[in-house]
Amino acid sequence: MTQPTDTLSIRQMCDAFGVTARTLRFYETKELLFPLRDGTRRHFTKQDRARLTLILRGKRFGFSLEEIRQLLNMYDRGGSNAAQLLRTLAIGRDRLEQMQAQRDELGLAIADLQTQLAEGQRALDAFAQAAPAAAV
Amino acid sequence: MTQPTDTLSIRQMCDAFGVTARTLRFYETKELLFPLRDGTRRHFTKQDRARLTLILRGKRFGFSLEEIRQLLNMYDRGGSNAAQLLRTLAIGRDRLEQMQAQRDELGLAIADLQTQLAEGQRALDAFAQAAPAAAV
DNA sequence: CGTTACATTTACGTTAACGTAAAGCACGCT
DNA sequence: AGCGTGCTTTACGTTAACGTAAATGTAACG
Repeated sequence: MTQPTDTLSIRQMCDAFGVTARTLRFYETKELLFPLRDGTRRHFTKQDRARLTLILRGKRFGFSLEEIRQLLNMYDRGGSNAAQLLRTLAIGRDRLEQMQAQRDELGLAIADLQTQLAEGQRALDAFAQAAPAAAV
Repeated sequence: MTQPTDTLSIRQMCDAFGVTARTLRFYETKELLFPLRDGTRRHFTKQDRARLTLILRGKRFGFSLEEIRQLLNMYDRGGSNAAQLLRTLAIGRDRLEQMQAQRDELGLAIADLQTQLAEGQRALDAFAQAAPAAAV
């Protein structure tokens, strides 16, 4: 019978997810989380935990908090609604394209930088050739 | 004999490099550029143009302006100095590693997102299967 | 009752790379 | 003189996602 209350204190949340208390409070002001209150104390429910999981995943995907908020709203207001799901998918695909474009650009920049480094190395080699290291 | 002065006005620089005047002035305050002065007017020399080229390239590589400044300083203070070149190469290699790590992470995030999208699509398909589109 | 531990709210601070507005020279044309 | 154009400096504004400090509350421990 494990269900003492099934809510976590702010500190427990921090430990469980590796975020700071400031972050959790900040997310609450941004309407990303809606912990229950016992007087002034926050109690994070299972739902909050699920949302936070999605939030952190979204961040890994490079979504902004505002985008994540909208996605979460769509998600639990009409999770079973096909139209909503379709829109969610569209947003996700857009983000995917952006990420792929970004990765491609990064690939180009990496190639360029490698070229530059190779040139630098070549110059260094030539220098060493012309002026061999003096024995100290 | 083309050498009327061989310097560009701020506007000409903007047009030539696709940056704003604000950016050029900003770079000057950051000691990245050192245009000559005719009274108060700026005159960008060939050297400034060369530096700006390097600055923009550095930005493409993801270097911060401060990093770029240091690299430029090393570059024209001891372009022929092997020790300096070595340090420059080391910095470049560090940045390269960062970029590669970033690209790898991006690759992972992309793969994850693709998985999520595929799942979403699957759910949508199942939904369509269960509730075929009503003719309107 | 004093201290310790953990919580709360409020609100200013941080960072990078400029944007943008305000106000004013200096020059050339009419 | 007046006007338009281009340039100048100064300085506050912007954005995201929190960090950090200050002042306060409250509950349990000893």
